[in-house]
Amino acid sequence: MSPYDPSAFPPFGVTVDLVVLTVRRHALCALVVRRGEPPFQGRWALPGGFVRGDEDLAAAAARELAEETGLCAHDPASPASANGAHLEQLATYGDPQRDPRMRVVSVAHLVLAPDLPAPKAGGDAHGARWASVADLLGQEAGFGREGEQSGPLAFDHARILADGVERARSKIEYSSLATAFCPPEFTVGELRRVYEAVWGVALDPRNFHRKVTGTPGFLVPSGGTTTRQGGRPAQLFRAGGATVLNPPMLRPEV
Amino acid sequence: MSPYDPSAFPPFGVTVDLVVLTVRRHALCALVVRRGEPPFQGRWALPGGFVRGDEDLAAAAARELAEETGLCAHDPASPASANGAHLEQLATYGDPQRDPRMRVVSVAHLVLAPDLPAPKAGGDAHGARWASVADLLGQEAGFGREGEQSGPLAFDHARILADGVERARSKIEYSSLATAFCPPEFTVGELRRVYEAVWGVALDPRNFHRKVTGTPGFLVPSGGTTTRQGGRPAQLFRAGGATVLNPPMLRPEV
DNA sequence: TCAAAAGTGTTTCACATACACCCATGC
DNA sequence: GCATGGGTGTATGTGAAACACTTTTGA
Repeated sequence: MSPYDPSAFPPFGVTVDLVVLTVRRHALCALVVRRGEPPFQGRWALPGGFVRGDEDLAAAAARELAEETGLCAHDPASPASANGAHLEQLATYGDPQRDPRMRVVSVAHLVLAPDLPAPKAGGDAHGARWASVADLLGQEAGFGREGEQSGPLAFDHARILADGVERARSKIEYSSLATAFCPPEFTVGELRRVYEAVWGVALDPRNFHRKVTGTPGFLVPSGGTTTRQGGRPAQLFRAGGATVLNPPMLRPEV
Repeated sequence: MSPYDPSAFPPFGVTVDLVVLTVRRHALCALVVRRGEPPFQGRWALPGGFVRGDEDLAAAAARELAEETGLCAHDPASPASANGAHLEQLATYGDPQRDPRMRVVSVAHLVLAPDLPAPKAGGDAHGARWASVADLLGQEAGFGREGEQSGPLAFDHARILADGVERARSKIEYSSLATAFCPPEFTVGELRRVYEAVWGVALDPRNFHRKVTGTPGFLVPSGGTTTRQGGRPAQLFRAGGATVLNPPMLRPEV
């Protein structure tokens, strides 16, 4: 048999799942939707859906993202669009048992977005919310967390989320992707709090400031300043053209 | 419509394609097979084939690898096996037009293997060979290359190969993966020539030696020495347990 | 004796860390 | 004034780059 005999393939469903990350109130959060039907009815899951027959994988991910959040994906391959979030392919999950009903291969994508008002529960989702990644992954042996209890994510979505978080944690080391978590204009302190939330560490504000302002192309001053609640007004910046950071930001030892 | 309604999905074929890299005669080489039938009949392509209905993606990749080369994959997730090459998922390619006959989504995998005798042309392949990556990607405005002319790779395999090469180039910076290109016992010089071939640069032998022998867990001496054609005998090493290199090997500026 | 490759020592410079210190605002 | 966060200066340590130098073999 030829490796590409088109008549001899088993039937596969192909979906995209989205790991949409943002930083809210000093915590790394992911977008989850409530499943309205079995299997895993009532459980939280990553947003996603089937790839259409004439649709590229990245296009399917961008469409699902728009349906869930109204965000326009800012695919590095295609030109930028307004209010663009960063979107990239993450990995593909194809365990034969991952969906109890049929064989489904899911191409997971990673989206990094600035803090958004509230997820609109339109589209397929019966409910959507931002949930703390620490809660979702149970890395926190609950010392009296308020907030909704999540329960484990549906399907293999905990694994997918963990992979997406790890990708985000490592990519902000050597790229300027952390700015994707910020609004168009932001201060050095806001950017530092992004790093602190994603990595879960505290960084020295002085050294961080020198580092990011000294890396050419990372940040460009936008001219304005912000008035803040107590404290000296901070300079506002926009993301510069640089995409790769050399030398990288160093994540402190664990 | 539910995002997981199992009856509403369009038909997809799912394949795995393999970027199998090795270092031969100081050059980074990839395994390619000759296509025996249309489309792209007679052209070179990456080895690959359909995923079976009950098969995990990594298992399908390992099976194709064994069929083409006799190598046993050494999946980090599963226990090691003899003569193990490194295997990891690379990326997934799903452009609706990438296969002219039907909708095929290909989950590409990356394999790093030590220098092997010669590819066995068994399995599906009508012919198989190691080809220089520089030739395959046409990064070399041919100054009288002998050797077989390749022509462009079939499908979008040039893109997949380029992505795999870039992955390998960056991963050997911060991991001990370069040892996957070496036989079980090797010298520091051999390891250095791996880095030089993959990166296409020259490295200082003195600093390289200090760096790799000084990184704990990267190399462990196996006791023996090699006699070489002219030159002082070199100490033999095996790969140590470390998988991540800290601090990383630094790739010289381009 | 010479070529070739292995391995060591030393200098210099870039950069990360730590922390003292000043600046500009609200209360 | 004082708390709060923004921003600068400076010492110290680690490690990469460059390169002189020694070691050990084959021819």
